Amino acid sequence: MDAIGFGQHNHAECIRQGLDSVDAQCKAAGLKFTPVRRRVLEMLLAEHRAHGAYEILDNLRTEGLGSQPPVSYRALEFLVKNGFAHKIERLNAFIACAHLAENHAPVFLICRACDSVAETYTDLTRSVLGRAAKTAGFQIERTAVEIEGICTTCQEGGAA
Amino acid sequence: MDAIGFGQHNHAECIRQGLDSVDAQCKAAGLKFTPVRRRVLEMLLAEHRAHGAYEILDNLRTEGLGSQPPVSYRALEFLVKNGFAHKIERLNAFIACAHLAENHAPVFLICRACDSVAETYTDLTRSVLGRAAKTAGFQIERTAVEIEGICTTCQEGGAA
DNA sequence: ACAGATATGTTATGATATAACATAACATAT
DNA sequence: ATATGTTATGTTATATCATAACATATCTGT
Repeated sequence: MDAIGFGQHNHAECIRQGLDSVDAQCKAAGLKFTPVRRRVLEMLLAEHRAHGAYEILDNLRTEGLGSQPPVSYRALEFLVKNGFAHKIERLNAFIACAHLAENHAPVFLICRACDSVAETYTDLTRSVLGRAAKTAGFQIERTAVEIEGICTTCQEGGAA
Repeated sequence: MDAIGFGQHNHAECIRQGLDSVDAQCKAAGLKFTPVRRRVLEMLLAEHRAHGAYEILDNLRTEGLGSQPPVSYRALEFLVKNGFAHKIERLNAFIACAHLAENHAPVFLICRACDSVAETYTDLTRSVLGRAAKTAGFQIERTAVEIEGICTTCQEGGAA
């Protein structure tokens, strides 16, 4: 019933795998995957859409895991910094990384009708972007590529 | 002394041309290029960096052109909607369009050291992005491509 | 047990953005 | 010229997003 990249999948499995993968990566890198951080990632994994920091915070609050904005922002910062989540600048909101373990320049497809967000990626060095930057002598550190429009499902549904 | 795409140029000329071009485009399209809108675009054209809505507002206020947030947000919305300016999502700030008159999918190179922003563009239908979206059946309406890093000048200056 | 580093709790505030409603200016049809 | 609809502006209030600063706790290695 849920959308991943606007397609079907076994979602419980998807959450479990995500958490396991991050667990392992943290262990390997000596990072602390604390309860709050884990729970925030779990919330993000639960749906393929972007979650606002205050929405996350509301959930944490009801669970007794934190009550003030810095709690969610810190957890999100940890997840983003280590590549386990991304910030969607267009929405001021966050989403679990859909390509854990791969080093990538993420590309987001944001559906303005159903709010789902699909993540794909590009190889910067090959792309138009990489070439544009190289031409300008620009040293790339981070990229945000966000495409807004209507997903297949919503086109069919006539939500355009 | 100023940077356009991190290069040199005659800046007064650049502002004048920008205003003239938008003047003409508005006339042609039956849009009202009112004093506030004109002044806001002029501010954006004055430097090749992103300007916050409240920074714009502060200037408008000293000039008696407006005093409340909606004033600057509305002018900026007009400019963005009609392609005369762009919003840099990463910075929650606005910049004059550097490719007026051309229909384009803008790409921004944001220098985190000197805050200058260069605008280049890509042909969506040919790019990796366009192909990725097409594969997913996604109908593109808007794109935000923002690359953050260090510009040539700052690399030379050792600000990396 | 201690010292240093990292994580969490909390208060307060800063920064960005918009809803909602009132008024004014402009276009144009009669 | 005046009525009408439309677009733009003025203004208040508030929503939303984000972080500085400082106190406390926990974890790690010695």
